[in-house]
Amino acid sequence: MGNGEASLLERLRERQWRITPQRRVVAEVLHGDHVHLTAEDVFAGARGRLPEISLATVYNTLGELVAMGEVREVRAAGGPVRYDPNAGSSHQHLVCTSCGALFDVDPLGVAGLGLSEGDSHGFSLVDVEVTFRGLCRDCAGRS
Amino acid sequence: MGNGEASLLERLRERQWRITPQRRVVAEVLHGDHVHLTAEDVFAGARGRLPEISLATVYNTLGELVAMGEVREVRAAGGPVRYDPNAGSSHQHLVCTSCGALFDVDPLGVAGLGLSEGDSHGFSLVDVEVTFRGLCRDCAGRS
DNA sequence: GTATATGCAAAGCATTTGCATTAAA
DNA sequence: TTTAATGCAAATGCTTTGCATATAC
Repeated sequence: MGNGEASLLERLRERQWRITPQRRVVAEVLHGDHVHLTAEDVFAGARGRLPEISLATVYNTLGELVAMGEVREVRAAGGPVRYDPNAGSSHQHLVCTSCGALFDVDPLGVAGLGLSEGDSHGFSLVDVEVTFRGLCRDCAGRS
Repeated sequence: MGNGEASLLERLRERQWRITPQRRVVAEVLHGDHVHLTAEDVFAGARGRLPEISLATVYNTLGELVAMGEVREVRAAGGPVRYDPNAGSSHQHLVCTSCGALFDVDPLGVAGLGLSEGDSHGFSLVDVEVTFRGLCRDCAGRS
């Protein structure tokens, strides 16, 4: 995993972000690879370290982390949003359309948009979706 | 567009789906390419043709169409789910992270996962996300 | 000292559901 | 005739917000 790179918390300090106990524990809970936690998960983890933290603060903090690009939202299936702290690395996901199970898959097997044996995690694939994100002409102009 | 292919409504008849006036108008509203309507949009369009249709029925119908694979859900940004009736063709989307504007982009420009000039619609791209969908081992077993 | 984050509780919105009624096949 | 879809309205679940209080810098 990302040893040798700055942790999320370190990156937040570099950004001169005001570090409160609440923000620190949220960043700590989000640490690691292959992390796809719901807000409720983060709340539970954060509470273990700081019992007085509120769910609203967790939501606020997650929203800010997403806005500053340190954390990514993953919206799969019908469930709640998952938060993925790997802002720099792979963003290829493997989602079960039935139970919502979610895996990272690292190297994009571009051969026919298939997946390598090792990355398929036993899934029977149904389709692939590619989403390009950015700012449209109007929004880029407005910034 | 899909001239020469069966319309959504025709495909539903082939599936021997019980065709009610409500289901028919929902299918009619969803007809076409580059269609990404919210449930509320579909409701508005359906009401124009059948004023007594209810929002609950629109949601139920959309959910069934998704479950049978005739319509795809597109969950971009924070807004409501969009429904895309092009179950067979391109599933590459271009989403504005600021205003939620959504375009189809047809051929996947795999060169460095960039987009061709013609497909970029003036966006300044930030990233690309690839999602593989299917059934995990457990769910595939259970079916 | 001051600007900003927090907690609480209430509001918001999209979506789902229970159940009696209605209608397709 | 029978099985399944509809409409209504209430409930649900996730997420956001207003505002007074507390706190990092």
